Amino acid sequence: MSRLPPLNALKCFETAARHGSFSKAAEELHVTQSAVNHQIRQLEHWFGVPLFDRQGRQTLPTPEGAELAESLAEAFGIMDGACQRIAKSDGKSNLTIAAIPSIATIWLIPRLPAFLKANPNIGVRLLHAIFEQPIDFEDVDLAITYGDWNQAPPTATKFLEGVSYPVCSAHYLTLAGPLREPADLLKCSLLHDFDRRPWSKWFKAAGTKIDDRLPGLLFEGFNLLYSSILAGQGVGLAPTAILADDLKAGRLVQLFDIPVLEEKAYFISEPANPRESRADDVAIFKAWLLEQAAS
Amino acid sequence: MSRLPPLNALKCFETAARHGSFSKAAEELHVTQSAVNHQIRQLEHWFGVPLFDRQGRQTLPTPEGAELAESLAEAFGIMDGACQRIAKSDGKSNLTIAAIPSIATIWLIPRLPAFLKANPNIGVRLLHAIFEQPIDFEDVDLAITYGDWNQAPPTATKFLEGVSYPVCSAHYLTLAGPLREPADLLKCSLLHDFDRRPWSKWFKAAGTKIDDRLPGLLFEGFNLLYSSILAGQGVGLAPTAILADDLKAGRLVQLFDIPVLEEKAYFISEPANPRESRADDVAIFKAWLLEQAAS
DNA sequence: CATAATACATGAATAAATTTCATGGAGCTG
DNA sequence: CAGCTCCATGAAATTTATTCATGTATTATG
Repeated sequence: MSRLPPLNALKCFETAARHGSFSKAAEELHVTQSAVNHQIRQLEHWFGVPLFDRQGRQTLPTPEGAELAESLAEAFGIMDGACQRIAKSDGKSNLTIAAIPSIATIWLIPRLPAFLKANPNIGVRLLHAIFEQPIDFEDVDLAITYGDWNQAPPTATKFLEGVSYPVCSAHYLTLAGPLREPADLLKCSLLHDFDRRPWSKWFKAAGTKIDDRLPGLLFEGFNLLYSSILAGQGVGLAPTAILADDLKAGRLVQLFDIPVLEEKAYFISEPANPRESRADDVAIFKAWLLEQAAS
Repeated sequence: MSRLPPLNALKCFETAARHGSFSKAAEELHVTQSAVNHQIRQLEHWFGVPLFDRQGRQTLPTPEGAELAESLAEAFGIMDGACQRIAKSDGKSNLTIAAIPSIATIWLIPRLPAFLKANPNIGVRLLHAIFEQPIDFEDVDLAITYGDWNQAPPTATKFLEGVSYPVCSAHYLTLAGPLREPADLLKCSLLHDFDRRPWSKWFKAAGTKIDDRLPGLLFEGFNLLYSSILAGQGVGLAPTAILADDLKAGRLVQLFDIPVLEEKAYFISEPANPRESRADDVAIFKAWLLEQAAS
């Protein structure tokens, strides 16, 4: 096979010819107009033949350019098809998202149908990330975890605040009577996630003296705590960010404006070596996540 | 169109898959094996799928790799065809060589048929370069000129020596009788090219006292001088390098081993901005010229 | 008809990708 | 097992691509 011109220049040219505009091509290729211009110039010089007619505002391919563009479109089409097939042939075609159970159940799953509807070409496979256990990024395109934001890797993207407040169901509040000051909570059923220290911290922050050991149910995992709160079994400490829907709907009520666990956050992690063939989909999903979190 | 992998990596891969060998691909692409390796690695990482099975000495495409390679071969084939057509569509498809008349007639034209036979895909168009007149490189891929080598541009390639010796036809030598020493030449018909100074210089170099003005025929151009020498009309000063065939065949005879015009040379010049679509052909032709000159 | 507005052109500076270099390791083969 | 031939790899060097900061030309527009 004989010598080919620089392939990137050909790609630039094909795009520009398709749009009949360097600027549009630049946009499609996510580069500046200047870059496209340089590439096409290089190509014209390579051939020694002008490929575009520049007549003022109009920029149309010359006959040679048009012919070349046509063939290139075909060639790149074949390439693209083949690459798509390979990228999807490994059975991992879907975006694989690892999320800790809490956010997966409470926040992500309810929102996911909207994403799938808006992006019908992207499939999503959802895995559970076990809390504080390293994620096998071999098979994961993006992970959503919870932890101390100060200790998160610099590549992580903060996503939702982890700051927690006392929360209970609206129904429980009517039963437990008015809760005017923090100390009133000592009369309530306290619900704990894994350990009792957050509640201790909270009472300390609230300036309420407490006994050494706080009473109340201890759950193994936030989802169980959440179910318990929802069921009206008591007051739990929970990140209000992921409960926005419940709070807005009035199912849950936040008690007092005294925060705890301010340093915690939900954040997005990405593999050190992402599969670049998924890069676009990952970027779309990530943008969607952040947008959802912001609204 | 969705995101494509790096195109150069695809080209590398296609070549490697076709050869079933990284080293062979490297050779075809005129790069090192290392470069091919890096590119293919990059591509495998991009897809997240291995494209080659490395089993010791064997390096064969995986099924995915084979499928991809097939499509890529087709795509690159289309590209290549299209680029060839464009490169040749400008009516300047032939290599355009500008040569000064002397070397064109005496040296190049006799050798050209062999080149064309050995390289049937390359057409050659031969132009005359006028002596000491700038060449219009817009339309010339390679020029062969004669001049002072010390003043040649640094990009020029020396090709044949321009050093000249007294030369006459074998027949003339028998007529003019034995020519034992330089002074004997003064009795001969001296033949000049453009001006009489070279002969003056020669006699000076030979240590022979001469009158102010030398007699003899003055030709406008080396080809005329050459014809005259061949016809046995006298002794001329000529670069023996381009007369190698005549000297070997015995038609011409070199007299004395006293050189003149040592600083002159025939050399190859190339355009500052070559048409890269011709680069391969130009390189082949240039290599052939140098090889012919050396033999 | 001046004035934005839009699109391509260009040179220098910067950033990124590719290639080489210099090795290492693994599998044949005589 | 020594010598070949391949592929693998990290760091350095080189080449290529891109941006930035402008410039020029043409087209709309009040």
